[in-house]
Amino acid sequence: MAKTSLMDKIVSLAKRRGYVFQSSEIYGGLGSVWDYGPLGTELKKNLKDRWWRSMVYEREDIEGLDAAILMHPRVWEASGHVSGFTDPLVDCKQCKNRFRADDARLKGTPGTPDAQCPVCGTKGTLTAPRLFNLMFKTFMGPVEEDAAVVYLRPETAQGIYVNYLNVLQASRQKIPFGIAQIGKAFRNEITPGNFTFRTREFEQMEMQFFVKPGEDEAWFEEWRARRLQWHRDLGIRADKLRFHQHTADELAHYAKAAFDIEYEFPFGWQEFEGVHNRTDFDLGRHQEHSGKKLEYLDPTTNERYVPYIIETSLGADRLALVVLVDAYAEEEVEGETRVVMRLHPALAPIKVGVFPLVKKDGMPDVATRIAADLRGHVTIFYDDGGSIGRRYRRQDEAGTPFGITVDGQTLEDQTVTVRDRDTLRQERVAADQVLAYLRDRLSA
RNA sequence: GCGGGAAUAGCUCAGUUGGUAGAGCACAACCUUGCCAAGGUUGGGGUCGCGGGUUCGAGUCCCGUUUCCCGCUCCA
Repeated sequence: MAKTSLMDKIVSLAKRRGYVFQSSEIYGGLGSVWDYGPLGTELKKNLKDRWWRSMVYEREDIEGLDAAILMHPRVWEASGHVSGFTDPLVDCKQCKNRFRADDARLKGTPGTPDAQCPVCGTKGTLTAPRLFNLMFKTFMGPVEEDAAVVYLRPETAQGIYVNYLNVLQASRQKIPFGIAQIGKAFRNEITPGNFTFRTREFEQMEMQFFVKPGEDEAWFEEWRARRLQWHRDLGIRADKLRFHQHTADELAHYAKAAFDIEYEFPFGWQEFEGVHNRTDFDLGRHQEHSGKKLEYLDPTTNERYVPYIIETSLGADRLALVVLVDAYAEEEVEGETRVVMRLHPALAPIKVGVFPLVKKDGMPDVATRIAADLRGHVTIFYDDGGSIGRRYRRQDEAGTPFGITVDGQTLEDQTVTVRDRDTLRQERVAADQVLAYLRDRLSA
């Protein structure tokens, strides 16, 4: 299938089945902002829950945090976002390229006739530098003219850094320890696009791990291995996952080492999680700008130091997109094409479809009763419309891993057919054992 | 933001030199159907992205605008 049309198919399915809708669609849509529908909300929630469980519940050395989106403006001065996110950019009217006004290859003063484009070499075609602030601004206080400018956070990490001593003390943790957070961040991207991959409002799942300087490289290796394994455990195809270790000149200003976990989307290999060794850069900057000591006092050795930070930063929306793209499959079944979302059962928005084989002999009544018993324990969808094959297909497209069918035999021996989405195998299970059967498979 | 393409039903699309909007699928009801969709009958649904202009008349022509897609740049 053509690579371009695969993405179109996924976008179309996402809307049709209620995974993702465009924001404010009835008003023409809002650029690069997306809403999650009933199925998308469940999928994303399942991903976040799974991440949170692996970080906060299954480890004794990581604590949760939910910092506010609005922060003191000076946080963003300390972090470098006020200067670093306000890039003066220059366009060449001739070759249409754009680059930073401080580009080393640029000759002359942009906006004047003597300036020469570093790409096409034409003189006098460069625009004057223009500012692009990637942070969303708003005003705090009732009177706009007098109010202080505050920003919607462009990343969630700073909320963890400025709280790290609070968390450390309140939770009685010792270094090494981590703080996990899930939350929204906002960036006024110059060029958003590729469906929900690059958006202006997005959700991050971040864990910042505080370690003793000198132990940072070992922890970096540890987290990089853990994070890759985590994605593999989600069932994401191994050949679609790869690392990209940053070279020295690729490294961000705050990082000593970094690698990206990338997925091969229909639009190319793209990063969706980053693991960074941020050193003591962030805490050092906050110490400087706030005037408050952010050192750790080791209670056993009485050593003082500013900890190093190993960051794992995952885009929740990007992960949801990875999962959707990775799950999408078209296959031949008995001469017909079926579209099936091979979502990991733990991630599937609907766990089980419940169907009467036909609408007679009391089968709908039995199926309705089974559905009522399951509801509240697992997410279900009851469907009695159309042929049984058609109903299976509808659930295939929604990503539902199991189907329960009440048939003639049910009326005789109280067993139902359980149909497996991936293998298409069918088994008979006692009706009163269905919940236990499902729980067994959903936790696997 | 710059350049190129596009926007008609929930989805995918057709709509001739301007004459008052259609198909397939989907959806709802009923019938049929004993395990992998697309049998039957009936029905609901569109001020053709939005705003303005030309015209007796605009889905169609012109201007503006918004959004999406493909490149440039940035990142989770």
